[in-house]
Amino acid sequence: MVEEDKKKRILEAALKLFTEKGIDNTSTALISKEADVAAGTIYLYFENKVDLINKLYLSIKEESMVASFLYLLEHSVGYESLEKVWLENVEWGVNNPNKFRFIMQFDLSPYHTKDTKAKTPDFGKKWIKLIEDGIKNKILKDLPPRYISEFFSAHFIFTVEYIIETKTNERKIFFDTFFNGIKYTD
Amino acid sequence: MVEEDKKKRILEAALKLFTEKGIDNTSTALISKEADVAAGTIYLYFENKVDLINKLYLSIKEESMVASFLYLLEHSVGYESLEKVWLENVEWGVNNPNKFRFIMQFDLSPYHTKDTKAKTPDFGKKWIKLIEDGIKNKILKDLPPRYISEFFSAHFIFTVEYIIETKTNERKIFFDTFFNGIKYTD
Amino acid sequence: MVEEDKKKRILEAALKLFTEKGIDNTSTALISKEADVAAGTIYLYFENKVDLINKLYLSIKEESMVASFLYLLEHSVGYESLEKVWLENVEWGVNNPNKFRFIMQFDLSPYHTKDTKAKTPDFGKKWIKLIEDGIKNKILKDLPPRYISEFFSAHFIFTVEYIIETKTNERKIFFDTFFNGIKYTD
Amino acid sequence: MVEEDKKKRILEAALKLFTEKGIDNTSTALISKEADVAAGTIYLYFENKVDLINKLYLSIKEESMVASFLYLLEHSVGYESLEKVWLENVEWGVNNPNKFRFIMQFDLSPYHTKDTKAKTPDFGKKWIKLIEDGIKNKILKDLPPRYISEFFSAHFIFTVEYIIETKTNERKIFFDTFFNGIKYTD
DNA sequence: CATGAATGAGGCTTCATTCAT
DNA sequence: TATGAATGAAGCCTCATTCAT
Repeated sequence: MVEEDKKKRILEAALKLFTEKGIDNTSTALISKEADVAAGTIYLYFENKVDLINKLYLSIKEESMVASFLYLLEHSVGYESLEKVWLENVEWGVNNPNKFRFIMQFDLSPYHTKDTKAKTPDFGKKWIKLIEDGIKNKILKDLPPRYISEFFSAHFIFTVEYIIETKTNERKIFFDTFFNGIKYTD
Repeated sequence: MVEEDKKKRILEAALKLFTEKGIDNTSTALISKEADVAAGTIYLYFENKVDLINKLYLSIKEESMVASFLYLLEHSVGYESLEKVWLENVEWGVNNPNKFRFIMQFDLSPYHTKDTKAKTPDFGKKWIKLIEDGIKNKILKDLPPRYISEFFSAHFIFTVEYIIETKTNERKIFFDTFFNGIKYTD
Repeated sequence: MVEEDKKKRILEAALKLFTEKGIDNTSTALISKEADVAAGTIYLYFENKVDLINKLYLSIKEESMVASFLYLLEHSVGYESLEKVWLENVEWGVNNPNKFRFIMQFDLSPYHTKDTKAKTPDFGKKWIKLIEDGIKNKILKDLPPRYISEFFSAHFIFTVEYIIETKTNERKIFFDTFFNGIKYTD
Repeated sequence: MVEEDKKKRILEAALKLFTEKGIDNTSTALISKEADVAAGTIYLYFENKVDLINKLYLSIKEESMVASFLYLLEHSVGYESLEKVWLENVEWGVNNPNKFRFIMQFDLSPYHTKDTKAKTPDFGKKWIKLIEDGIKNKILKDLPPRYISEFFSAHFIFTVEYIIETKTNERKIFFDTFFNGIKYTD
């Protein structure tokens, strides 16, 4: 209880500082201060700074993906199912701006190596398969499935950032700007 | 071995390393080695590392923006004009992947300060105005202009990255996935 | 190897090297070697090199001034009181040649800023007042008080240096060469 | 003519900057700028920075000493002759504050090595001899001749500094504070 | 003689990591 | 487990000096 508490505090401190100042501008000393823990304590729970960064990333990544995607994987791609997943993810991002932004920062950083990617739950292939089915079933336009998949991510990310900054309550109209671009038309 | 040659080599070395390893993981010593120049030579052309980063950014930013945007500012928003600008920018990004990626990295980094922003040509307000006109003229859907502006950027960035990685020759169909999402419909 | 031990060793090493080689010709690396401490350890106890220099100065300055001057400030200027203060200060200087010489070096250096001066106990005005009284009371010759004050310092400093180098045991006759120059005469 | 001009300008620039900023805070680059000369030009006239410092010192030292002391060496020590030498030296110092202060700075610095001392015109022994004669002839008090010699210097230096700062026109009364301290008395 | 771009050793400082307590 | 003083490699930068022109 006490022990796990410290690990948690370290991760929270790191998350806060990483989003505020950037990963490379955050020293382990600062993290330990923010977590109210001794400098050496970090190394009881993490092998080194990179390990801390990675573990933080993986834990957040998992939290952000699992719930909503599991749903999708059990259904087929359609307006309703896609929208549901998109909405849930957006809601999570808007409610967890630090986590969301850290993920973004990490994904674009040199810390995002093959090693990290390998450890991330990979719904990729299943996801691509669903999109392919959507195309066959004339739900989605005949575009490269990978393009649709990445467009989904890009649009989702930018929308979350937009909502965080503008504090707007709109949601569905934003989803439509995405879906109208990829939906099947004669 | 001619004068400006060294400055150019330093900028090129920095660009290469920044995109490969990240700005903060690239030491000035490494840059000087890659540029085949002495450590101190960097400081003949730049005040310090941050100045080098900024000058690199500003030179690339200018190169990337001016040409195509100037065109847009002299026209109104429509399928053709938007597509033209989008295509030109995408082409530039695809042909200059390191420059493109460095700009992305920089824009999200702590190096992107008010100071740097002030020095970048800012078409923001004009751009928003054009979008507003597009909405009034029933070219574009009635969405927040800022949303459309940022969607344009996000879609553009992701598409460039997608094309670089997949080496596809497709272009217009990707633009359409964006335009279909924001075009006016009854 | 005990805590404050290292700080003390750093200060002692710095004092030794500063007087031997000059402040600017003494690198922090050399100080750490002389103190048998790692390079980074200096920064555990001091913010930077200037802070180390200042703290060294202030600690020595305090040690050198307070005791004897406090006595003077509680008495009036006369042969006996002046001599007592002069003798005590000379004795301190002769017994602490490195400290003495460091103070001299510092006082003439660019490190002696308003900031440092502000932190030094300043008996200046009181001291001038005492001299003015001495003149009124026909103890001292009618010379500018500031001249007397600075003559006192200059003579004192040179005498200490002289005694250190010649190892003479004389004291009072040296004080007299000063006092005879400024004492009241009809 | 042109060439010697540059050497002179370098020495003048160095003198100015050394007194303003201290020897160690003055880079050769700055000297060359102040002298309006290329960086490399300094090395046509001086072997290195230390050589420049030494040559500057020796030239000023000579200028300051020779004239007046030659007079003294041809006379015997007495109130008039001492006063004359003292006054002339003081006048030189007051009129050449930069030169005067540079000499002071140098004398206390690590640049003042045995080597430099050896190259300075040395009137020391003659000077001591004169003082010894003065003592024998009951002009001066029976103090160590070296003490008198150094007291003369110390008092002279401090007086020049005092006059420069206070801009006073007084002179003789200051000399008397020195002479009264060392003159013969029953 | 004169130039000034170029060099690279060396100075100050930070910070991830270790280890005795 | 937990601490935090200590370490020292490595980063950024300055500057005395050189050398091709």
